[in-house]
Amino acid sequence: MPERIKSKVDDAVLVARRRSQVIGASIQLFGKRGYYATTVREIAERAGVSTGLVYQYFGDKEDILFLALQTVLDAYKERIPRATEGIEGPLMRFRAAVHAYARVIDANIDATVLAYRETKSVGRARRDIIKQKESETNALIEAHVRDCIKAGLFEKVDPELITYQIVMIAHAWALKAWHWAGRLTVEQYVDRNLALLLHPLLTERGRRENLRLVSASA
Amino acid sequence: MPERIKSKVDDAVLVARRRSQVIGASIQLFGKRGYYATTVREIAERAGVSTGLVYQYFGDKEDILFLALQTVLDAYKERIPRATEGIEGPLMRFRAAVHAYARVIDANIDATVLAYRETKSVGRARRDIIKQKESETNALIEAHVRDCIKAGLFEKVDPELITYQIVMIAHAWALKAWHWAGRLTVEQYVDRNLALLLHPLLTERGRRENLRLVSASA
Amino acid sequence: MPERIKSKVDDAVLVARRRSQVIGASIQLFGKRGYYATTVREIAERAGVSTGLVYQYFGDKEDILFLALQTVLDAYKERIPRATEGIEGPLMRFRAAVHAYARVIDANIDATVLAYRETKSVGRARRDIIKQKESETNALIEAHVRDCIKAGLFEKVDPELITYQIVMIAHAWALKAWHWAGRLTVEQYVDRNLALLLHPLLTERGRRENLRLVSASA
Amino acid sequence: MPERIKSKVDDAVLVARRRSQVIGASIQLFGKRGYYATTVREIAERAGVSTGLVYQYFGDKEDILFLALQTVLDAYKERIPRATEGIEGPLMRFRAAVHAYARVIDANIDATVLAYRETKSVGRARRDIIKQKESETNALIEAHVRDCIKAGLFEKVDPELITYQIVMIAHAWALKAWHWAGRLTVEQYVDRNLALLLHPLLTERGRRENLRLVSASA
DNA sequence: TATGAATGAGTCTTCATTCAT
DNA sequence: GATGAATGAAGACTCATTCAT
Repeated sequence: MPERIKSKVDDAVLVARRRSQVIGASIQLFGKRGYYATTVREIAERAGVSTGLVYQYFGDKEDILFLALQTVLDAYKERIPRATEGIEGPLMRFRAAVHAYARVIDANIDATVLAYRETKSVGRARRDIIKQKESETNALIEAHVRDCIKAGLFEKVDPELITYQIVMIAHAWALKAWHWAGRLTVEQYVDRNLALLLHPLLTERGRRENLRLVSASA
Repeated sequence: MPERIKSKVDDAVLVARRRSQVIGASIQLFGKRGYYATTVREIAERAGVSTGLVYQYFGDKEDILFLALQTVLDAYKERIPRATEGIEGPLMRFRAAVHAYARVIDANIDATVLAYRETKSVGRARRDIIKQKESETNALIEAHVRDCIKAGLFEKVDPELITYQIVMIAHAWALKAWHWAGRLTVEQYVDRNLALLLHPLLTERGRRENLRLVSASA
Repeated sequence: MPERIKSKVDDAVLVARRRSQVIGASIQLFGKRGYYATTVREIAERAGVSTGLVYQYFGDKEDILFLALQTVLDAYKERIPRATEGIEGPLMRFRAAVHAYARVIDANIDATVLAYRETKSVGRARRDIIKQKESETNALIEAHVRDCIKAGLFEKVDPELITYQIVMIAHAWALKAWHWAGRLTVEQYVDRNLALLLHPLLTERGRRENLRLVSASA
Repeated sequence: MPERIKSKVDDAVLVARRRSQVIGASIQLFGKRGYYATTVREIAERAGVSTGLVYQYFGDKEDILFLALQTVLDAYKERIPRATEGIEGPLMRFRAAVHAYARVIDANIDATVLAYRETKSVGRARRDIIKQKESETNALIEAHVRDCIKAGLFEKVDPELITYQIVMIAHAWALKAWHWAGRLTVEQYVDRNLALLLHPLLTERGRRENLRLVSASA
């Protein structure tokens, strides 16, 4: 139950606009410098508002972080389903979801790093909400894994463990981007890792299907 | 070239003792609360010394973090080789190294999380030193991957990518330990992941060898 | 080029008011206790503002000292010309300038002592700016000396040396005021010193002119 | 009555040696950086002793300053009489005393500046002792002025005022040395100022005597 | 509603002083 | 007597938060 952040302003449209303004600025700054090294003044400046205004829409600095983290995770939850819409076949949908996930992360490296670094900076209760949101994103991937198993394309492995590996692979891209920078694109990175990952997972039917997809896309 | 931290005390033995005292306390606190949320006073208190003493052995607070991060990474670099000493066969040594790595991480979850969260909190030059140290640890694993390839046990895959996956799997244990807590032990976690990971890597000879090792240890 | 002190507030009027408030307090305290023995908290208290406010208008404590010293010297530079306005005759103007100078110093003994004691407490570059300002004040006196020489009232002596003696005499009043306290007023002190000083300087015409002025004022 | 500084060591010879060691270092450092900007550690280092030792011979940091100031003033009191020993004639002795005074100051510019800047840094009671010592030094000069008056070489002027001017002239050399640096030597500076100063003071007999002395030394 | 000046609690850091060896 | 490591009180400075306009 995403606990409500108190605002001193009533107009819901205005609240939404102002908050997204401030959160947008904060994601950039928190991601780049970290939560503590970023001042509310800086956030306000980048958002193009006054310091005082921030406190009309957020209770305190932690509220900003909390909503920023939620915003980041919500973006994942929203974009992955969109990427698989209208795609035929469970394996193809699985591949599309993973690629979408990695692409979202690549487009929001600051935000992803932020989620990693600063989740601990919010209080216990809120941290649990964040973790909950994270699990929901994972569930989006996990559903595709389960579908592939049901369709007899994947062996009967633990879907959670597989999902977990995928998530880690994607996050690793953000966390250690400096490591691969210039050597690999996201798509290449995902493809190679997917190849390794799928190898033991695919059933005979899955293997044929996968081959068809990969060669078709090549 | 690990840049030297200035100490106002000369006695090398004392410096080593005091620093490790303070660093020990700081790893716990930085790991649990983060760098900024931890005060020097708290570090001193937990280390059982006065605030002033800290500044006899460290130039400033960032020095503590820098040395703490180095200490964490040095621990990895030292314990992995020790775990593979006297072990026969490249595949066995590879498995031992991975398990050792995961075990060290499991024993120092705070420290690992610290390395993830706070590397950005040190200045650019020092951050590079830290990253360098990290690469050196990775190289320890990578060497075993190469040995397995040379021995014809692994297919001719990119050793760096494999190493990278192993590192991420191990780190994931620390970063998302709360996810698995109570459901899996480290050893189980590593074994399962290793099984998935090795599947596409092993040559026919490697597969037989691996089977022998796994059934022997069971 | 009087290097600008950064303020976090833009409103120029407010900046001027707040700064003069703080500088006024600082001149008193720095003059009485010295720069290091005065805390920023004390300055804020005496200025009737919060500690934090001080840092909205000054970069650091040294900035306060620097502006305080400049304020003191600017006061001299401004009041001496005002004291000689509308006065006839170079000798009369010279005497008026010296008296004005001494009176300003007498009215700001704390500030003068401050300038003596604490000029060394600001960094090299700023110290040079202060010295420059000091020279400008001296130049105001020196101009009158030159005028008297040109008018044939003073012998052709080194104007700089004479100015220097006057400055020293005036400063001596501030530095060693305790020595004369109760025995001499500033005016008496200046008159006596001027009598001694002028004796060898005056030409025959100057001597007659001086006599006329002194007896007129008596 | 020069209040005694407590020492934890009894051996008088040792106390004298250690104290002069520390005071020597402190005069240099206090003179260059000021009292507050100099740490006890630095003094000890320059004196070639340990920090702890300082507190065996001085009660606290202010004691060091107090003794340092006394040492400076004692040096004046001791060297001026020595410079006039065996010199014939009151005017010659007067001139010798003034030159000696200026030379001592020139040789100890740091110390003189120290006396000016930091006298306020000692407590009230001790400040009075310092001022007393200063007056005693002045008295040495004043005696020569009185002798010259008695001998009919000086007009019957206020000896205190004259002495005061001399003292200021000499101190000005130290305080504003940067102003004259490279343009005048001490001796030139004193001679010129003395010429101006003596002009109104000398009686007819004094004038002849002075001429004789100046031309003889030329 | 929006502003941004003002506040003051809390942090890092220094350094005089002590004291066990 | 001498040392220098250890202490902790105190100061400069920052920044989240408030509030009058």
